[in-house]
Amino acid sequence: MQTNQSSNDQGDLLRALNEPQRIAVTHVSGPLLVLAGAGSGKTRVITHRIANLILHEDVQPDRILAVTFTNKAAAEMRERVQRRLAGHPFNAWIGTFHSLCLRILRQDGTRIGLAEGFNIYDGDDQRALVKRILKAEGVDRSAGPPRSFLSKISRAKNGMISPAELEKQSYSPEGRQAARIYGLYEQALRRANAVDFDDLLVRTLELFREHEEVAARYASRCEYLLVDEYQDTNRPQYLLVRFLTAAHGNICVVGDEDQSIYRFRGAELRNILEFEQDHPDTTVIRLEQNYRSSDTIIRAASAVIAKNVFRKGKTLWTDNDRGDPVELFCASDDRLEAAWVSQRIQQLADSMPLEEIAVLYRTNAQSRQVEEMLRRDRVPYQIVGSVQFYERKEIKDLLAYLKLAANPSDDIAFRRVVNTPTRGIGATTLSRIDDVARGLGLPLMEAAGHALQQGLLPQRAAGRLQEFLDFVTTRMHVADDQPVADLLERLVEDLDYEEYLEKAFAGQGGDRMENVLSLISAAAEYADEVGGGDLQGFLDRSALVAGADEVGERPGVTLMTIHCAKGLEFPAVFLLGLEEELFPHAMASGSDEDIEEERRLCYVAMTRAMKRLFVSHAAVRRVQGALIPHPPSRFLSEIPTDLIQDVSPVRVPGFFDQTPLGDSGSSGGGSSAARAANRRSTAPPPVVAGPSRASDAEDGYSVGSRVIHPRFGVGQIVNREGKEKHLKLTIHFSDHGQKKILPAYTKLRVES
DNA sequence: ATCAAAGCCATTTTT
DNA sequence: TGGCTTTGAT
Repeated sequence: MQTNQSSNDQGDLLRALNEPQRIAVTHVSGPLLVLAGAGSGKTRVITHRIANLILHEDVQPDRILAVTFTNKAAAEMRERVQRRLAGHPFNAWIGTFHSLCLRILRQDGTRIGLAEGFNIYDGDDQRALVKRILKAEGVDRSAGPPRSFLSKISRAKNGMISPAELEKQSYSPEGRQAARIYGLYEQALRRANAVDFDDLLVRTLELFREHEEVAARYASRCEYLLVDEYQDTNRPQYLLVRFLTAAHGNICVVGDEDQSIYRFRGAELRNILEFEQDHPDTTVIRLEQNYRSSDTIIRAASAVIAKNVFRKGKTLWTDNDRGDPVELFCASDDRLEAAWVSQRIQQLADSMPLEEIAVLYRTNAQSRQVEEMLRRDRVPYQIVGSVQFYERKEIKDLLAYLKLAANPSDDIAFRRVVNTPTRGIGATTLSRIDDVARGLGLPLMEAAGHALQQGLLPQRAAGRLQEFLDFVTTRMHVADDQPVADLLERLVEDLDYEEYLEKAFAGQGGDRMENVLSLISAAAEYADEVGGGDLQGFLDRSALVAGADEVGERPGVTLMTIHCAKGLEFPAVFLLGLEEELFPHAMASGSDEDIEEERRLCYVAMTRAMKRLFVSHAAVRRVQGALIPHPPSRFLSEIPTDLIQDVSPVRVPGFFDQTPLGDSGSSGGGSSAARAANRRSTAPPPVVAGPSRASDAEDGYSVGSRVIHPRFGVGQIVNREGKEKHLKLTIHFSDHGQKKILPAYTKLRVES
């Protein structure tokens, strides 16, 4: 081993850190709470800490478990630690709570009655299941949408309340009904040999509770536990952590109570606020120096969050320059607000690439106006997080075939594909199969076989159904011997799926087909990555992967909700719709806790900005069709006025071109941008594109050039085959050897 | 089986 | 207002 590597010197590892960071990194045993303010170098601390344990404390890498909230964060962490270790073997467990639990359940789930090959139901599947139950139970739609039942179910599950207990606690007929649906839902999941996302956590807890030796085994494997984004953990996650660390107390949690924005999903701020009470000898470290934003932005954001009561309190500060004031635009309506954004972005585009600009908003509905304006002005943009890749119908359809092959008890998958593409198995046939299934307590797949044998179906339908069963059965037999990508390719071919897409989605069949190809590429890439890879593994990954991984990987301005922006940073940020009823949202203004979460959301949004922050509100906004006047958000008035420059056009009856309202620090010229935004017809020539990149050899992937892969890091292209969508590159990575990569799916950056 | 009309509902959603 | 889902008619 190379001992002269600088990374093996602890001094070097610590050099680039400030004092509190250093303490956090070198802390070894016992509970550690790191309160990491926005932009305070949190990830750096975590990765250095892991490296320090391995390099200087002789901890075996496989005794370290690091839990993050997203796959993306996990991948980034792994990569950064690996780089730090410079060749030192590294096989620590890094993943999300859900992936960790899935792994445990795949290993030991049979002990709590999970059959092998269980499937994972996503939100879509859950909804379909609840819908079936409601229908079967004859529950009227007035009882509420499936979603509301699901949220009750999820809340109960996360509180670890069984259907029976929920029933006991319910004093209203509606409550008892919900409890009954919950019970049936659980039953259906078990029959389908499926788990939902909540189950991954809760059933792992069940496993730990009922089988102490299993819990002990995993706990002993995890001598050092590190949890990122601790402020957003829920009750089951909290308990899992306890199970894993109770014996040794080597737990390090990192988080920021001011950035907790998932209370509505069960996150318990309490977990971080009361960590010290839970662990009496906790070392608490505050990371308060911000390296990301200008002084003005930090002051503005700090002033807002200071209004919250439920917090431990941190004082964020920065050495960075004062920077520009926060620019404020008060639009007369939402259209004008969007016009201003587009206009202002075009001005900014002279001095920065569009990729460095983000537009953030509270609700998805707000994106439309902005999109329209950007399209009109030909400003390239990308929307993050609206319809995620794995939620698209074509993707779900194909995966459902594979899921059904992997687990024939999966009735939701069965229903999804039995007549997709249409093969003449209609409602009548289905309900007959359903009758058999209920009568004999069988999964639909088996019930269908039974119905055929018993000759319960008319000839024509029977023929079609037999074909379908044979089709799926064939997949079951070949599933283990074929690479997943081939399996998918055959599937698409045998189904004439492309033809079906064309017919079903007139006009946009091509786009859909592209997604299908991406899925195949994903399967190929998966196989490459894990060296082979079975169907189950691929399905697992597909179930747990999120679409938010795509941020910033396409050209243009990025549009997204504030929730999606968490953890990201942009040189310039637009924060729209700072209006009462919208932000804070009317539906989140019931309690102080609600308002505080909205304020945290505002804080998260503001602290995404590095150099420039733009905020706006509209006096009148179209909400659900009607024009509604909105007063400015209370959050706006919480920003000190001396940090704000108001560039709004003033619209006093009888006057034009008044001096802007906000005086301090603003010059009268500030409103010119706003006025320009008003002159829609004479808008300046459209921005054509971001930084020109297309001028390189066609796609930029020439043999010999260096590229950056999101997972494998820097590599050199050694060969290329195919073209366009099917372009396949052979890339040599120093840490991972040679890989075949399909750029159509993987977002490669060409290193310049 | 397919399409059009009508009805319904509308925060946020790392997994 | 618009988008999605369900319903009803062919």
